[in-house]
Amino acid sequence: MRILIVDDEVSLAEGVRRGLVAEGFAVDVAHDGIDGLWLARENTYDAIVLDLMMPGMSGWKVCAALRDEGDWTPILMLTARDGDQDQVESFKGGADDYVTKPFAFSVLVARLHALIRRGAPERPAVLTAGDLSLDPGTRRVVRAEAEIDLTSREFAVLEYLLRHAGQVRSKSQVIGNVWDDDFDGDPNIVEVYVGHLRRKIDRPFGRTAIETVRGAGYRLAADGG
Amino acid sequence: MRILIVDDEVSLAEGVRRGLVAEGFAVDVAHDGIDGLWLARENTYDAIVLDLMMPGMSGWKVCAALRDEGDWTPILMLTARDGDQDQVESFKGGADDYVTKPFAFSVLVARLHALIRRGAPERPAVLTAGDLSLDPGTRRVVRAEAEIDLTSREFAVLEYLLRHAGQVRSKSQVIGNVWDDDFDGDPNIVEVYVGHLRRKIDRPFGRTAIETVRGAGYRLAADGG
DNA sequence: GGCTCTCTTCAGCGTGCCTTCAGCGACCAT
DNA sequence: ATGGTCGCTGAAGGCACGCTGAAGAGAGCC
Repeated sequence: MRILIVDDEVSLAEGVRRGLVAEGFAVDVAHDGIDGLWLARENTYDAIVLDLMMPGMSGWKVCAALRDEGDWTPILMLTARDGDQDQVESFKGGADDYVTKPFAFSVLVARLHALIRRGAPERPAVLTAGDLSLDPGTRRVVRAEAEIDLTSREFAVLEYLLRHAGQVRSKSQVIGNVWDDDFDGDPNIVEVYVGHLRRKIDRPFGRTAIETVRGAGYRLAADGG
Repeated sequence: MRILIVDDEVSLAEGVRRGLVAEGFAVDVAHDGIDGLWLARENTYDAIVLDLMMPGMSGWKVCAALRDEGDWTPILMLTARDGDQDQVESFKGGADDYVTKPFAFSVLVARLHALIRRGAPERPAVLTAGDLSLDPGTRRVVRAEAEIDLTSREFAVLEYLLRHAGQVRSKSQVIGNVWDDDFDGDPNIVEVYVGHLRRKIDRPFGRTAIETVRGAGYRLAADGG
């Protein structure tokens, strides 16, 4: 259960974070809209708690941007204002629920559980690149109609590269998004896993979907190699 | 778009009815829980607006009764009380949203639209996967024409996996959807129950409906293994 | 009280995944 | 050509993860 909190009130965000961690959620925090949007794009969350009023980029804009990009992660809006108009606007903008500050923590948790139970309206899209496809929901990888068996770490690396198909991703970017934040090992681990992936998804099919960009990182060909 | 309103405050119910009709909804009204439950059973609505405090049969009981019968029409709870505890209880009882009186009419409409857009979670009468079938109504599980005896917890776990057949569900997801929200025990409990289920629904039939996806969770094969 | 049944916890065990490491090869600049 | 850097690969140890049997706690029933 992974939650993203985006709120510019640092102390409030921190309080909520602690509470949710105690409830068993894995929680990321951002303190402005830009960071929040970036985190939401880079990672996959079960729900996003979004403050409406923030300097720079408002929660409303973050929500609209995500929906525009086809990201339908459940979003719970949070605001200090109690204006009814805000609520209406939030729902029109694609938010799934709404809580006004101040709120009881138990209410937030209950609503989050309801949102997550309900799940994202739209199934996470199947990621594809040419004849290579990966389905995060069923955790299946298929190339040329053959199902490929991957370990969870291999799957996570491939998923990350597929989400950024055509772009070069450095080893530290891969580690930052696939491994725990506190991973502090040899970046060579990425080379090892790229090797495993190539042996499973490329070599048997005579393809080269994962290209090495020396000195920069790896790129998964958008057409699947 | 068909809506059922259940509220014992006649004038308020009537006001809401007129407003929703003006918004293009088809609206039925009941003034107590008994009638409301009866209407909900007889007809199919896109959403139900339910007052929490009613003489005779409370909204909470109506909601629980419908959910018990497998009716998962989106329910919006309405109450004069502003107690946080009410909200928490409502969500646990299976309500999908909550509005406190007094409320702005535009807020009610916005939340109804959000609820309907989301739609009722699909709850088919009988869940099947290959020759394995589970009926939430009669609480019976059958495989290859043999009836299988499950405890209630085993039943709940199998039901959850069956509702997401083909998809991988993590242990925390299973716990979040099958155990009480305040369950705070060892996630190993899921392993134990999967073990029980395998012994009852798989092993005697030489099948493997429940697959382990190491590091991710479990997946019930859509074809029943 | 004694019995049964279910739920939950716990510890032991085996598998196989993760990670590290060293050696080798490829590529680049001098 | 040659040294240096970067990336690839196979091997191997440790250990995390999942499975299982056993047993205690609690509820319901006789």
